[in-house]
Amino acid sequence: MVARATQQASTTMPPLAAADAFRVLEFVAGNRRVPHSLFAGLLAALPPVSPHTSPRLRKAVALRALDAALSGSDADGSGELLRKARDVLADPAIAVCFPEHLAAVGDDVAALRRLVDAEWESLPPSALELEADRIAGAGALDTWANADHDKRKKLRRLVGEATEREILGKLGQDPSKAPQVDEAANAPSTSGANEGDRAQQDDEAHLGREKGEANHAQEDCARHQQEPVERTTDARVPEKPVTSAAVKGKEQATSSHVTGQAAPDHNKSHPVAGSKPSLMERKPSAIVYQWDDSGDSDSERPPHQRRLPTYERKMRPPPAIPHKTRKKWTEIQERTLIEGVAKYGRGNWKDIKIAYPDVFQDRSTVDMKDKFRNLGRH
DNA sequence: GTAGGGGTAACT
DNA sequence: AGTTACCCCTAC
Repeated sequence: MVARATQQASTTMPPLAAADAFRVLEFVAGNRRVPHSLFAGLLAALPPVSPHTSPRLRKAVALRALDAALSGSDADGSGELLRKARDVLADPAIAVCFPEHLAAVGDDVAALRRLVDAEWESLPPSALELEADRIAGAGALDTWANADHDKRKKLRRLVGEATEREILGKLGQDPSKAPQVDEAANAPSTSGANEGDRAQQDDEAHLGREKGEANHAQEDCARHQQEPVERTTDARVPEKPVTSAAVKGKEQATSSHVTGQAAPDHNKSHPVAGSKPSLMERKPSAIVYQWDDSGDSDSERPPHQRRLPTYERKMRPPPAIPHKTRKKWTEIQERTLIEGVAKYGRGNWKDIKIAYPDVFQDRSTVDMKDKFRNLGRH
């Protein structure tokens, strides 16, 4: 049992690939509220990535070096800060990020700080955020409209079914593109559906509150990086500066709740341990660490006087996971499936699917295999 | 990628 | 209660 759960955990959470490490680093590096020490720790902990692959990462690293150089006080007028800043800027790898600064700054530390502030504000969005935007934000309609069934299945895993319904609902004029959505929206209310709706409302109300907090906490921090996503998706994307999906206790580390699917006697109607959770939905065991921003905003302070925020540990209740909608096989689909088997042979589900893309657009090869099995049983 | 056993829940 | 669609797991 323990061995099985451990194996599952290891397959569920494989070591970070370099590409993923890069995405994490690139995202975190550009958040000025993440302390340099924390970023340095992350840099050390993750697989090595080249900072030269991303203007955002390169620039964020340079800005962090400048922040560090400018972090002291200039009260004594010794020019110490300026010298340190010039040392940093003397590094060709850093200078190349903002060549105009060398000439523009002169001896004015305050002007340099303003320029650094402006550079932080104008950092481009991270690849992670762009990708989130593509699958659940401003670019979602385009992405989903062009996705086949398998692709949508993967996208569903990422955004969750509630967001999927929302996106497909917006696409919704074409019933062949979003058939489940219409059905889900028009379905008569059963007790189960009411249950799900209520849970979902609770979750969304909760998310609404969280979003308010998040916006407050991040008022002056990379606003342009969040807005395109939140505008269109109601908070299915990262809205916190730092999130840690920490495992709460040793017993849970080896229990089925970690993966949410290993319990042999699991009940799929359960809001937590039911169908496979979306990667963007919060795990039951997730803990959120949020910057404590309860004091006065320090956005007006000069950067070197800004206080590094303290951590506040926050727990969230597990989210509701909506049920999947089912779609009856049409007679055409059944006939085409039989024809496909006659033509390509039983078991060549992939070929059959490719041969009749329109018919099997919303059927996976496993669906087809199961369906044919069911056809043969009756 | 697929087979097949086994399971759940929506639907009839 | 029976059927159907879909899912999970393991083995190959």
